[in-house]
Order: sequence, then C-alpha cells, then structure tokens
Amino acid sequence: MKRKRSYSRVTQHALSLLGKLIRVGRTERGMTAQELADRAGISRTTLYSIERGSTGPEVGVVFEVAAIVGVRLFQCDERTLAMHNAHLDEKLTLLPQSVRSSGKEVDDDF
Amino acid sequence: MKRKRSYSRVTQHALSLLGKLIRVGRTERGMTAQELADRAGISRTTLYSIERGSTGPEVGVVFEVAAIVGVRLFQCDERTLAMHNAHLDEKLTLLPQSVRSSGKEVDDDF
DNA sequence: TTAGTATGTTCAATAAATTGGACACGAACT
DNA sequence: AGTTCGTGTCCAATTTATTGAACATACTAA
Repeated sequence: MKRKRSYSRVTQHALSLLGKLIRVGRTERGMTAQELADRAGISRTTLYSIERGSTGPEVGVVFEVAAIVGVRLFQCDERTLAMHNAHLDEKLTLLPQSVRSSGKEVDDDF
Repeated sequence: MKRKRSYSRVTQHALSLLGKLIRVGRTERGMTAQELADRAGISRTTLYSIERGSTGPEVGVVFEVAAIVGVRLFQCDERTLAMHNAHLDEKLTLLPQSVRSSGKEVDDDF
C-alpha cells in the first residue's frame, strides 16, 4: 500500500524554520556542513535535507543536530527538560489510562 | 555499513517530553490512539513509538501529530512561525554563504 | 585570478522505519 | 459479574530514508 501523506502548513513552517535556525546556528559557529554532519553522526546529504526543512529525516537526528548548534526546541536547558518530564509523568498517572468515549479538559501551564 | 548512532541526553529528554506532551494532549482531548493515528495518516504502531519518545520516526510526522493535539513546538502560532521564517531568510542572506574550515573551537554547552 | 573548498543536488545501493496483523492484558461500561 | 474496547508490544513484508559518490557551481583566501 502506498504511503502518501500530507503535512499541514504549521508543520511545514515549523520544519522550515527549524532548518533555518540550524543553518544560522551552524554558520554563526563557523562550522562547515561536513563538520556538523560528522558531529551528529550523519551524512552531509542528510544534514542538507534537514536544513532544507524536509519532513523525512528522523526526529532524533534533527533534534541532535539542533542541540549541537544550540537550537533549543523547548527553550530551556536539560535540567528544566528533565523537570518537565518528571512533572508530566505525575500528570500521566492521574489521567485515565484508557480513553473510552469523551474525556475532557484539564489545564496546565507550560 | 551499519548505522550506529548516539543521542545526547538533551535529545532524549526532549523527545521523551514531546512524546508525553502528545499523549497528555491526546488524552485530554479524548482521542484514542487509533483516532489520532488515522488523523495524522500513520499507524497506531508508529504513534505508539512517538509517544514513547523514540528517535526513529520522521520529524514531519511527529510535528504533525504534535500540531493535531495542540502541542506547539516553538510556542507560537502559524502566523508568527511564518514571520520568523521570513526574518531568518533575511538573516541568512547577510551571513557568509560559505564557511571556511579553520579548526575552530565550538562550545558544546548542553 | 586562481587554487582550494564549501555548497547545491542527483542517484543507486543499502539500512531502517512503517505497516497491518496479531495477541494478551487491563480498564471502562452495562 | 461479563463484555467490549484501548493499549502494550511483537512480527515479516513493504516502503522509505540514509548513505557515499559524483558532479557543477559558488565562494574565500592567497
């Protein structure tokens, strides 16, 4: 079966933006594409498609590259990241483990 | 050649966090995993691995799923996203188009 | 200007993700 | 209680991304 997908504009814009942020970050740090690719453990070809904002590359790789050039996805450091993680774990235990018909609104900051 | 990769903690934490945010968002909206998967045009299996914070899934798909359940990656709407995009385009034209490799120091502060 | 690199971009071979199916288990509803 | 449905998780077949090589172009420093 063919795997044809569509991506919303938000997604495309977000990816395009991320790619540009990575490119700017890389250039500002004086790294060549090859250097950054080596550091992230990927090929220059893949980095190229990431900087182009392609939808295909693996999340892990994209996040890694972003981290290397100082682009923080959640605008916070690792400590804060871990903290939010822990907090969400709590929250997840409070939510119903299985969605039946219609669960509703809980609200939380962040 | 086998593709063995390593992921920094920041990346792992970010992915873990994102997965949890997606799961919380989905649950709060009363969607089943299958519903969200259908909506994103992916299989439940893939959504599962996204919610688990796997590094493998495609960025595009992960971003799409996030968007559907209301998780904003850059903490802003599509308008702002497009604006930042345009701004970065300007910035990119100002930066040198090519980086000279000079064995320069890069600080990995993450 | 020229030599030496960095980048844009393509492509076939290879490695890996995605898929639907399957199953057990647990939670929610009557 | 029993039953239905959502989830956790594994799998082989299929679809896809990744890679390294290759090349042209474009930029930077001498």
